[in-house]
Amino acid sequence: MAYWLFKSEPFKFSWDMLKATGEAGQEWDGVRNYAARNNMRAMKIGDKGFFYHSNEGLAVVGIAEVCALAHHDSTAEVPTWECVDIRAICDVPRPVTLDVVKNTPSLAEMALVKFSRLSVQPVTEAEYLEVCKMGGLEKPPLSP
DNA sequence: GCCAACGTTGGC
DNA sequence: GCCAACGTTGGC
Repeated sequence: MAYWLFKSEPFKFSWDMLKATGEAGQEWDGVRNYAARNNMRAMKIGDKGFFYHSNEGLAVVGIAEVCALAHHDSTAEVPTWECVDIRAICDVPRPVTLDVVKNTPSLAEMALVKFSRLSVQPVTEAEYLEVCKMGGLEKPPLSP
């Protein structure tokens, strides 16, 4: 049981764009960072993750799930880079902003705050549940 | 294997 | 648009 956070600049690939891909989801390609790749390698089918808008928005706006295990990143010319596929599960009714995360003691240790440049991050179950609660999700979708 | 230089990310 | 943080590269 694991939870994650996927960061994206909305003007490059937004939450709405992920939703538009529907059930099939989207290859989370373009990641060229070993820590982020290793996080994706550790993901299992059905793992849930936050979709976070960086640069503009600065908030957790949705919940996605892993729908394909790590495989070769089709945009990479070398076999080094792998990625998972994710698909949208539901909106976060009240997006949880970075500012709020920073000012919530129970969330102050989140990777989002401590390792702000990591594009694919682990999230603890406690953090996941707390962010869902603050975001107005009555029944957060859980990882298997 | 160290470390300086450099490039990129991302918040402000 | 600036700048701090940090990952990567490359010379030694």
